[in-house]
Amino acid sequence: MKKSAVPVDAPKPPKARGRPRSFDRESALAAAMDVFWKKGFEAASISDLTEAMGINPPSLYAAFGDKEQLFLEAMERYERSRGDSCPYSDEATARAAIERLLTYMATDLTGSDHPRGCMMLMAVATSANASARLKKAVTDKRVAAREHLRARIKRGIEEGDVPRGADASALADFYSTVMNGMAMMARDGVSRRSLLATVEQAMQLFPASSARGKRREAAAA
Amino acid sequence: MKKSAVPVDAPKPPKARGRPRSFDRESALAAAMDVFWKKGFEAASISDLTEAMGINPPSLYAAFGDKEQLFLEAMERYERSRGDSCPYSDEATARAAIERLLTYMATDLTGSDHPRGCMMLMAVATSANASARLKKAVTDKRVAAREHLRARIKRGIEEGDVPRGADASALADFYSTVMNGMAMMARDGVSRRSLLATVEQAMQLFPASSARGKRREAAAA
DNA sequence: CTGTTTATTTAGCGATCGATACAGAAGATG
DNA sequence: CATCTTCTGTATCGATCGCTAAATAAACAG
Repeated sequence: MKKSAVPVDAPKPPKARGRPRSFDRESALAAAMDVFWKKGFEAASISDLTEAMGINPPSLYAAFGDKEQLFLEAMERYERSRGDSCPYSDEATARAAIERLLTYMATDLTGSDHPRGCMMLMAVATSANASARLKKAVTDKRVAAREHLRARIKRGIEEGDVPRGADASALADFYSTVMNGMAMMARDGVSRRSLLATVEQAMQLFPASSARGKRREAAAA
Repeated sequence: MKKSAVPVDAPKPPKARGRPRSFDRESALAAAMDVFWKKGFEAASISDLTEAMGINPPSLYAAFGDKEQLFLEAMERYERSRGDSCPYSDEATARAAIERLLTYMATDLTGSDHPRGCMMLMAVATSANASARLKKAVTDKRVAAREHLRARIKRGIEEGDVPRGADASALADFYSTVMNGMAMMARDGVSRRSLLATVEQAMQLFPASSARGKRREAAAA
């Protein structure tokens, strides 16, 4: 049931008809992502975007559809790059995974090679007048992140590195809250060191796996 | 060096010349606050505001100056109402004060008689294109709130209800982070119960005042 | 070469933004 | 009453918003 009798299905046959694009789509998307990251969705104007991307409006619309689709692509790229940079589910225990995730966020949120804070969090506040589709996409991403956290903790309970009595949902909510709060603090200009101190405090709350005496060994530090 | 020889300086001589204002300034400001609360600064248009306030643009500009000054007044009103509703510094101990503050926020952020989330937090994200003056005003308010928290904890250390070894700044940062995060969670639609559960978890981290054995009595709950 | 296809530039569309000019209305003052 | 002062409604202003029509440019196929 192939489309043709002749085996012309090359693995990469981009025949490239018409005038080729004069800009790199990926780097243009990266530039757009930075603008959305810094300003949010609505406050980022087409002029802001085209200037940062180095192209003119018609090229933007031809390559990305419209502002909303461009934002959705930028959001996907943002999430993917964050997830790739921090494969926290690879950690052996739920506690290690969460600590790694929080530590990564504390450093990334205060990184100097990109805007401060979290792009998704900016998007929540700056999509009040956006379409329902976009708002739903943003909310879904955030809910999925919380659910992913919860699933990792639940896995820890099943695998035995988290006490059986632990409340995976409540813990996921708590650490999600801390991560959201850290993103706001970073936006306010709070230092990386302060964020890391907050991570350390938050991790003291993670239920100890072994005997009761082990809990909070860092209390005297 | 009084301005006149005759003692006409009455305590309240609002002689009210000209046509009186046909709307109540306070309730109009309250309506504007709700719009800013829901949409943020930039996404709230003058039409949004005038419609909610029940007035026309010239009345808005005559009574409040411009959009930015109106927002600043709305922000003052917001902070004042929140502070009046929760005089957390009245509590005897720093721990009780913080627990009261967090509990109040968990309920208020999910209140049904106003928009979800925190107006100040919306403002941070939606003032990217606003004037430097407005951005500074918002940041100053948020920094002041953290400093107020820190001062209360420090007072607790001095008064003996918080252990001498406690780090007031780190604790203030942590609970500020939790509050910011709760505001985002509320915006996402998380339930009041979940927020209160987060508060309960966060309070377990507060340093115990008395002997070492007292810490985390709620661990078995 | 002549066509076809796609991307680019220029220029500007209708809508909305924040903010105002203007004239009339509603009060106090005389 | 007339006059002054301030507010209100109408009807915009110039600027910017997201977006696009039209002409031109750069690649292909024949």
